[in-house]
Amino acid sequence: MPKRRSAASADRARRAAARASRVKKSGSFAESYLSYLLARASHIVASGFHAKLKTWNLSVPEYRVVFCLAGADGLGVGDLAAMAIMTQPRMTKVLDRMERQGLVGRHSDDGDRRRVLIHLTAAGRKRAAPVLRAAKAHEAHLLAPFTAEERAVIKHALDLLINGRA
Amino acid sequence: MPKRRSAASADRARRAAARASRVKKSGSFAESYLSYLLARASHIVASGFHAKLKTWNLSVPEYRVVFCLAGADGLGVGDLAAMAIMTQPRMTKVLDRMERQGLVGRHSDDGDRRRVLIHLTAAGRKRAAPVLRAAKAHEAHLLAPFTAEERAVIKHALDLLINGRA
DNA sequence: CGATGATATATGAAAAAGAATATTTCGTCG
DNA sequence: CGACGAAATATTCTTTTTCATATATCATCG
Repeated sequence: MPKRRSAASADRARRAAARASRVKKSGSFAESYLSYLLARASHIVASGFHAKLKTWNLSVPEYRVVFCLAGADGLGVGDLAAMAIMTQPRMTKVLDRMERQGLVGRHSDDGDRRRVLIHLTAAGRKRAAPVLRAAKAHEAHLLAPFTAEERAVIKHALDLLINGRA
Repeated sequence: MPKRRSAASADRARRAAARASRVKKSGSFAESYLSYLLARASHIVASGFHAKLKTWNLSVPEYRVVFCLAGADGLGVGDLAAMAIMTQPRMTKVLDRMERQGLVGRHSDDGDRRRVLIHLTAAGRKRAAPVLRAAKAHEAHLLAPFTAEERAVIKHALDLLINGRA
């Protein structure tokens, strides 16, 4: 086996390739499944940004809350849970933690006193601002490699999956 | 307000619509983000099947393991974790539970004794068989409403997102 | 009005996941 | 050969999540 200057990094690459190959072997099987491809795509697209969230001391569920409230402040707990794709009890507890941090506030809905409306506090909006900017930048970064046509294909595909062909 | 026979179910529908509307209000915001759309699509596509998993007494991570091993038996723990989109320590614990249930076995890799190769036991394969058939059926069910062209669009979009435009 | 069933949120105990790190084996280089 | 850094898996401690259910309010109907 020839020794090269960068034997170590070459080896690292070889090992990564070996893992990719082992994973790939089943690729033809798993990758034919829509659920799997979507999970993989979702993970790839989100993981980069999720990694950056710790910079702002936000957990992923906390980010989701902030993200949802940024577009629709004053949602109820259940609505927020549905929008953030989590269960209601989990959302209640995420909100407990965020309330302790002073990021969100709870309001009783006057029209229906069972409902609890959630809003970002001033501190919450302040913490959210840079994160939301980063999210926008991440979005741009993700789409950068694609042509307008490709972007349209992607959006159309997701629209089909989410809203059906209606 | 007119009273009808199905006032109750009409009301239920009205409430669901109200929630959808509250959620929708922010739609124009959140739904412009690729990460969000992918997460939503992934959830929609997977949740139906995930709900059925309890029929077979399998958790979602257990299903993922079974699914991956079905296509590539004898993967290492790390490879399996990467393929199943979870961290290695989590995979180790999922495998602990599955080993206790007799679904999988651990083998030392003779070539590299750090690695632990995972394979389905006979019992595991038996438990897996109907689940994998159901997964296949679910896949067909998901794709049924779409034309061949639409399916191609979806696959192409996901391929772009996962493998880039290489 | 008052009972009854439904809906919205919260709670509590048990299970699972996360983060950091330990342990074992490898590969390389002196 | 032997030390040293890297890689694969396991473990430990803490936090989060899940599952089932409790509580409070609402809507309907007798």
